[in-house]
Amino acid sequence: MSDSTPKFKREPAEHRREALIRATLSLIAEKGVQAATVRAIAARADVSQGMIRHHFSSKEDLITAAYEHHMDRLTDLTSAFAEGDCSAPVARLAAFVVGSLTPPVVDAGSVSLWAGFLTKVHDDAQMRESHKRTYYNFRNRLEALIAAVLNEAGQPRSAQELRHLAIACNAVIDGLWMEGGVLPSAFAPDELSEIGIRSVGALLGIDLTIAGQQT
Amino acid sequence: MSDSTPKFKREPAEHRREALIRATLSLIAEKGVQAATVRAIAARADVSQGMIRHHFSSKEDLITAAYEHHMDRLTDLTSAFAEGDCSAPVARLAAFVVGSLTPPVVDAGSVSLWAGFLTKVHDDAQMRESHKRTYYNFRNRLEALIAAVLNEAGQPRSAQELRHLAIACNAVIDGLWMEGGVLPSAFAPDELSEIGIRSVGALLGIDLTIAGQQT
DNA sequence: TTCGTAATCATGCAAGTGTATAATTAGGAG
DNA sequence: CTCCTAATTATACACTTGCATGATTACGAA
Repeated sequence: MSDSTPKFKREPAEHRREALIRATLSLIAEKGVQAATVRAIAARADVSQGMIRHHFSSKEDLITAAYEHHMDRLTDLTSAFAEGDCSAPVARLAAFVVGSLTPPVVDAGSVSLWAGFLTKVHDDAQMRESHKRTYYNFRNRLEALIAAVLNEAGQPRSAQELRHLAIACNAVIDGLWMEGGVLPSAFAPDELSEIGIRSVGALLGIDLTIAGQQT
Repeated sequence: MSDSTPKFKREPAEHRREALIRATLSLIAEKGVQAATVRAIAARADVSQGMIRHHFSSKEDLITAAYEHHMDRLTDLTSAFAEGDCSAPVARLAAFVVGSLTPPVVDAGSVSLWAGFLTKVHDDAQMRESHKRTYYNFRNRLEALIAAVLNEAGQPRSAQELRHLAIACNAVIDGLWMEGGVLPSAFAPDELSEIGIRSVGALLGIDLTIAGQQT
């Protein structure tokens, strides 16, 4: 009586890791970090709970991996906006800003997810390192776009001034992104991206509104 | 043998509530949200764990109360800066910004605490209401300061433009505050407040650097 | 086909969680 | 001084947590 239906299937390690990460992210986005227990994650990934410890050194490790995956996806998503628009630097920067401030990047689940991770950054060194990496990754892309815009406008700045501008623009975008995700009802559609375009323009002393409207 | 030393002391309810809230906040600030267990809170407040359920309807209730207390303290703290400086509107706005971007407002524990609550805003209606209240409270104060500055400069704006400026300035401040709390090592001392002053100034089209330096 | 092994599962455990309950006791009212 | 009551404590309970262990089982190699 050789049973015909296998009780489970062997999958490549990478598939399993991805499935577990996806399950973790969807769980956190829906019900918050505290709902991401080993049992819940395993259940959602349709796998036994032992798989977590088998593919990750600990549950914390899985959480960290999920965080990196999420943040990388967000920055990739916004960068895609800027790169699809291959024209003028001004248009690319504008697209970057608009991309950061419209769905699917602006999303209640995303913000809640991000906030949940943020609490761990405080006491977990590995998580702090991860946050630092993704933060600089985003900010450096932004700084490159800013530098291109200012150079084109014939207004090059010193390294320190560029750094400050990048920090400031990043802060506006972050702040708008966050509030838009947490209190979507507090803002009209496109209001956030409009404010974002105007604000970044004001910070740089360059008008981005024309470039931003075509999105 | 009537024992001379009482085994506990009866305190007014309000004292106990405050003590529990203080214990909760210090605990979260030090070790993160997950460390704020009933037992840990009670131990830090030097009472038995039953006190939590006796003075609050649940642990969640205590956490919510602690959140409101914390956020109100933050806005009060920054407002105090602006009001201590009774001179020109520009100086008051500058003081407000600087106050928001220096310790003790900028603090790892504060941000971690705030982030922990943000996750609950997603699915808890009571918490969402609380967040909305504190957000508008802060933003409206900021908007009033902005309006005063622009009026004095002879550049009054429409209500909608004021609203947009307030949202934008609030976003920069929030973004800088957050990153400063999470990654204090990423910024030089006073760098955040300097960027804040310059950024808000750029957004309004008014120079605040002179007014900001005196803090 | 057979077999070895690594992937997967089922189960159990010790520690920690929030909450409920009943026994104490401080401190004011009579 | 004597009760009475509400504040406070001590203890226990039901449940969840992450992790460990050993038994299964799929599936490629020989």
